[in-house]
Amino acid sequence: MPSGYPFKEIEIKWQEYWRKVRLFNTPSDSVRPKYYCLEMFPYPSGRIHMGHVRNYTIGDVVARFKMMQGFNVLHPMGFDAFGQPAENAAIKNKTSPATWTYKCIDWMRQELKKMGFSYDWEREISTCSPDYYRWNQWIFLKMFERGLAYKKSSSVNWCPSCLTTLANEEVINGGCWRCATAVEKKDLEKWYLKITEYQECLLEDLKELKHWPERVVAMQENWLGKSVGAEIYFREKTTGEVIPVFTTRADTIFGATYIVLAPEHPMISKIKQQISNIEDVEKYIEIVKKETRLQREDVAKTKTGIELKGVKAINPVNNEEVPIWIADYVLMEYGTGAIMAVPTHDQRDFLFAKEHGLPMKIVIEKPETSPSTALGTDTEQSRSARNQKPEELTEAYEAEGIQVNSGQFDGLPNTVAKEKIAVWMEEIGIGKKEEKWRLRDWLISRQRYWGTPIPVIYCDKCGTVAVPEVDLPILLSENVEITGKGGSPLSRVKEFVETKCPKCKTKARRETDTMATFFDSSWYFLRFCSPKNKGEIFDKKDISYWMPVDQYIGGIEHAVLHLLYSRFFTKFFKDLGLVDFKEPFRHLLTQGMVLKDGEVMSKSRGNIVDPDEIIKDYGADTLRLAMLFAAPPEAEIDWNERGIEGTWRFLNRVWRMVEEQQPAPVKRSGLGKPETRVQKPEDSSVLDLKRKIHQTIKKATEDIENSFQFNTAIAAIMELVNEIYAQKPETRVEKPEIKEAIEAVVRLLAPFVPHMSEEMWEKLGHKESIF
RNA sequence: GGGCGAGUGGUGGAAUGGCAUACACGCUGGACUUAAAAUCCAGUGACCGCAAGGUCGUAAGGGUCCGACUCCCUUCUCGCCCACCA
Repeated sequence: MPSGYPFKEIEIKWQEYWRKVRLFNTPSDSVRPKYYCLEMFPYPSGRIHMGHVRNYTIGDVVARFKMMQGFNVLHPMGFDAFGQPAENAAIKNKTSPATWTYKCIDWMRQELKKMGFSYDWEREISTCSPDYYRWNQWIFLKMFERGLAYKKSSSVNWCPSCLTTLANEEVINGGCWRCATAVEKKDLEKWYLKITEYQECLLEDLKELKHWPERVVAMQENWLGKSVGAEIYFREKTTGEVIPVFTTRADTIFGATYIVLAPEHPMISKIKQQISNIEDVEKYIEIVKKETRLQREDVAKTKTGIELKGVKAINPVNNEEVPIWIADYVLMEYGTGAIMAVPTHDQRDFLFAKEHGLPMKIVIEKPETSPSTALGTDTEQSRSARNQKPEELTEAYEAEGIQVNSGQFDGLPNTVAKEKIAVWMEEIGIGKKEEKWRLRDWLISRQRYWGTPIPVIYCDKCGTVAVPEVDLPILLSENVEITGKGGSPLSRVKEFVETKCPKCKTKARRETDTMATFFDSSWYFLRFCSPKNKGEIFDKKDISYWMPVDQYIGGIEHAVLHLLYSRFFTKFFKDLGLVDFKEPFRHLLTQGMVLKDGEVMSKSRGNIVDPDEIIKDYGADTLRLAMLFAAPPEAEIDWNERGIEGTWRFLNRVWRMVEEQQPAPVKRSGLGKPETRVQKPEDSSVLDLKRKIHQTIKKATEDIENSFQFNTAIAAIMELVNEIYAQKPETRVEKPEIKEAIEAVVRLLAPFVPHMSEEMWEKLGHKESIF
């Protein structure tokens, strides 16, 4: 351990002081302007890691900085405490998820306190507490009342390792977000939240999020996936069954030479009798079913498929008969699960048609681009030069052009025809303008124990019945055997399952699935505003004072999941009249990851840097400052111990500089006589120093406030310290400008290294907290 | 395939049209010390030069401008997100 300033005593002293004077306990009724600074709350794993240190240090600097500027700052902390790791730990350690979780919360709270973060611990919440999750159940009931929570049977994502269903957002590259196991498909009847009801405003309101990172907005846009086009009704020739297809290229409809259905398409069983090669078709469907999601969605592989022989589809715009195929590259989940194929103007269709020898027809021609014909003359030669035969094509022509072979639309630019054809089809009833979204409703049922019970009862007579509000909370049973096998653990708890129907009072069963934990975190930022409210989910007064969150800080991994769900909940609350704003988070900062040797820190890699060790050897202040000095907050940091040493050296340099100063009598700012200083003849180095003080204050303030450039703010403070040291040693104590400079350094450093700054502030003769 | 971002010394990184490389790390030399640690001082983009000084230099190429790391065009490389999305 290096020798230097006594950080240990100092950190304990000031943490104790802050607690005693309740410096960070924030009243809601202040007349000062408010500032709500929030960092994404952690899952209580027990120990904090470097990612937490970074996230929470950034937040703490912002919170303390705003505090020093005079804002009434809400800076709360809590625990996202439900979730599967607790169940796994319970099995492993032969304890209960609750016991394990609460122990972890205690450890974690201790660790966070050791970092000196300015949290209002009186507002702490844990999502696994009945005081919290009863409001999950309440929200669910409100959604159920409005048809926004509903049960349906559908093909769902299933993680065979976690033994539970997953939301689409929780499937990352075809694997489970927790364990990366390849996700399977299962047909199950489960609970959904109708997030699609809000898709339009979830997209529209992204425009208002001017202070969100562009890439997060882009990721949400991608995820919502709005796509404008047309639905076109093909018909099967003999049965007359209508097969709607979705396309964004209605302009190419005259070039549709076959259609392709997803192998799961319900039409297949409807026209089964007419399919002459049904055995082969069924064999093919079986093969596709066995493919994992990842295999099926591999873009690089050759597209497989099989023609449905004996049936034909009629293209409604020209009544041409075209073959019907099924292929694994057409997905049932998107659009109508059926496409029209235009090989000449879609590269995928082109490759598929080449592979299987399917016909092609050109319906869009390259526009004339040579300067002479741009004026209006289009020669025979240039036309024929452009006029390729389909069989000569080496790839699909996907760019803009002029309609050909398209009946009354010939000669129109395709961009115009796209709209006209859609309108025309709608008029004569063979299609309509349509938009499709990628977003699916949110599957929230989890076949796990450690989560919020879904407040629903199944009665043989009355069907699915919502638990009445007065019966909330539906408590999680405590005596549950967690085995990790055999479906929802609650289903094996007789006293939980068996109940009475709230309507007819006869024997009924409770729903035994629990809610996805992302439900819990979709509104916790609202609960922080009135964390102790027993009678209501939150106090409207508190909400209207504190919300929206002024600054939200967290990892990019939540760009879609948590941030999208939170926006959805906020919009739902607005519709309920509980809040009067559309978006919950005004500014968003997504901090970069903390790596070690270019890799994510993990147990299996054995490259974990333990913040505790650094706190023990150098103190929390050094760790905090080193983390922020290493890089701007959005960038990745490859953690290097050397950064710690340099920061430690710097802080000791500052410490010695303060120790040199004799404690001066307390002078209140504003009561001094600045003019006496000005009148004194001054040497140029003093003038330079005064200039430097104010340049530094300006630079550091702007860097923190405008762009979160903590690294350059710190660099500016370092420069000022260097400047002070450049003064002659014998004059350092006498000159009032030196004291002024040192006080500026201490105050500027305070948000970064709060313990040490408080101590130095005291040494400089101040009786009150620097904050 | 679509979208977002990045590319600057040995290293982390500064500079958003005006002295390229702030600040820090590392390294080299020096002071202090019996010695080490700590601390302090000096130097540190490359090349030429004893020096003064000069030449080159921000992924590559081109352009705009009195002036470009910064703006525009072309290309390359890397990272992230979405993706047989019809």
